[in-house]
Amino acid sequence: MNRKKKTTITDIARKLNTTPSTVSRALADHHRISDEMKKAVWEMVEKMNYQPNSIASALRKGKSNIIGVIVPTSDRQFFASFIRGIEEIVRDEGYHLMICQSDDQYKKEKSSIDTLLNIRVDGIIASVAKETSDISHFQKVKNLGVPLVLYDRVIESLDVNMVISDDYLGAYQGVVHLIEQGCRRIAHFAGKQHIHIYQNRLKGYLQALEDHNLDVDEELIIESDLIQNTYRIVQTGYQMGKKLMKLPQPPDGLFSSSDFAAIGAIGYFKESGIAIPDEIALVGYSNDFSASVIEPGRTSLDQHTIRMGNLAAEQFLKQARTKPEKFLSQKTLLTPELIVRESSLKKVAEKPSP
Amino acid sequence: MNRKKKTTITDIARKLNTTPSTVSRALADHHRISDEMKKAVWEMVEKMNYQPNSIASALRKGKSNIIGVIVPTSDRQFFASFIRGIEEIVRDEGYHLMICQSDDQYKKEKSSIDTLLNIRVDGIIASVAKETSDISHFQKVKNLGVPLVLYDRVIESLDVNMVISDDYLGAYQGVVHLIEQGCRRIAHFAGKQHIHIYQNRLKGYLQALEDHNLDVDEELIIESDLIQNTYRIVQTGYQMGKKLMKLPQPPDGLFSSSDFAAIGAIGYFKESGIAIPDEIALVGYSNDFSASVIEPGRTSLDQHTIRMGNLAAEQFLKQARTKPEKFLSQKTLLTPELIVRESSLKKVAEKPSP
DNA sequence: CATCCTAGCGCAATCCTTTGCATGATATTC
DNA sequence: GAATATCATGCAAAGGATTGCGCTAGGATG
Repeated sequence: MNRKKKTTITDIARKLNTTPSTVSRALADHHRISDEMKKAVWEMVEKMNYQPNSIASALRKGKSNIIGVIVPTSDRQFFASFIRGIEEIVRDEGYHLMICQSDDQYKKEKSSIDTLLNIRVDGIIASVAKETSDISHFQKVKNLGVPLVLYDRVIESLDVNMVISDDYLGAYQGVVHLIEQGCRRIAHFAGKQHIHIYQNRLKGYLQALEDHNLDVDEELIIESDLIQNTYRIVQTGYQMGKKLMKLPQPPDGLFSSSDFAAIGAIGYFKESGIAIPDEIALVGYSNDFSASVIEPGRTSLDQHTIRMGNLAAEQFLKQARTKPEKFLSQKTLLTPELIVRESSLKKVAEKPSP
Repeated sequence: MNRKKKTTITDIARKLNTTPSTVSRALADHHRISDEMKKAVWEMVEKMNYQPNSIASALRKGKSNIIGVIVPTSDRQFFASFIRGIEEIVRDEGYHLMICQSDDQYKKEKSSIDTLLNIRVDGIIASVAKETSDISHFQKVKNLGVPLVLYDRVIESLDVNMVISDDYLGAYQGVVHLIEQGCRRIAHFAGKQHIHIYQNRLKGYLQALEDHNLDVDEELIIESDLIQNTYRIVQTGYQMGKKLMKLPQPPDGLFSSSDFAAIGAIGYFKESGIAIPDEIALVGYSNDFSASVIEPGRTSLDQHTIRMGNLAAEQFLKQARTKPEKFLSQKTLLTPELIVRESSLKKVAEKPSP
């Protein structure tokens, strides 16, 4: 309809018989501008319904007030709350978020970074796609001096800010819990080992066994792709659960690196009349919403994703305020919290030993 | 570290002994530029690692290639796949998404719109916050001539593009299905009635009953806030389920406007030994992921959210390509699909096949 | 041979804000 | 009362890409 020309500070200046510079300074609350002038400007701003053109501002200042966030996929609760965590922190600082999905594809990740760089974002917060092995695009961000924070799936070799969940410790806690519940043959659904988080979870699992003098049985460790369509992971979990229970010596405990694989396994156990947790106790990972509503309630590791977002945002802010030459990268480890539910709570464990 | 100055087209022009205009046109593949020149420019672009400054471009062209998307909250699968649906379409057109969360608060919604307008987005795709009653901010977008597409929770009175799910029909289908399964006293978990989608679902419910000569019992219709923290909705569902079954004449069917409320109710039914679907058959809404993994599998209405995103994006593109004076708003209704699972499939109701 | 056309490119203005420096007017100091 | 400080504002140049218009050289046309 009436695609009006938007009012600019020049328009305002004209009306007030002054110059754009003064208006600009008045709006920025510059100390060298008189209170009357400021008042007059603000009145005119209201009257003419002025909306600052942040594009022009960004061009001049060389800063867009936008933070680029790259998520592998926003389908997971994890990323949704992580983003929320970032927003909580940066909103008051006047930053806004531009969210890109890499869909775990290297190509999309690279092109997202290019786009973000093109619009001159003030920083990038990213989790690395599962496909990615060439990291030159991240290197480029760093070389350009654009603040970069990696989270969750990171590249250890890159000297940048990182905020990650302590997957090793999480896994360790989960497995120790199973051991304390009386499990002696604990299986593990592992993720692809070129991804750090899954590597660390496996390590935590192994360490927990070792610390309790339990043997490691390779048969009980099943590796699969835990980063893909949720429904497929559930199916895979079902199959893996089946495979485990068909073993000559089936396990009595299961630590799954994915909540969704755990769901699949639970599905199989229930279907086959295998009692949870009595015949097999189970711990998942991520504390997905479903953990509390699927029976039996699923013990899982909460990663405090909102807090993770908070921290990532804070690291960004810190770096943005630091001169590049003074900057030191920082790695924050968040401890996951074991949320115990019925899937791992053996009633027998309450009995005093005879 | 080495925060290099980025190369500009002026730099390239200098190297090639030409002018920025020529470089600009060469990059845009302008027909008045010779092929040799284009080639030379592209080579130099590679060599000097030129990255276009989209800020400057946006300022000059008055177009940012960014679409603003406002979601009430990204915690729900709904919005995640909706966003994916938009991206699928606009990615190839060179558009990018800026996602803002209103958290269902009027204030945040209004401020998000202001921000988006400030960065001169090329269009806005939004779902209205549950709190919103004053719609002047949307009116403003429209008056400014910025393409606006409303989805899911829309404002019917506004003459803008809309893409919505046919909630009336969805509810109707769900309830008819319950009737066909033999239910005669069907309860309904309704959402707050000032929100269109819940109003329409209630209407669909009522119409289905009427069309099958079933009486409406006010006691069986419970209204509650279905837009809030997921865990709370589940709890509310539990309580409402309990309330229903304590009735002198409890229902034999339940149509819930929310999948999560349905989960809560299922929780209560299972706990109390009420058989699903035999004593009470149940249909939810949204076909959330959990529908397929919580037992019993939950019959629900799939809203085809990715497709909804596709359509919203297409409507935006169409409007963006149309002159404002030629533009006619369009309302697209998507038919939800009933996904039948065990929660409503009474064994007795063996279907007579043709 | 004069005129017209066209391909290929340059000039300079434009988009709107921001900001270093200059200016003029008071106010303060010695 | 002259010199300096302070205040409030103006001037003009960025910032990088785009674009209408103008210019030139060469070929085509009559």
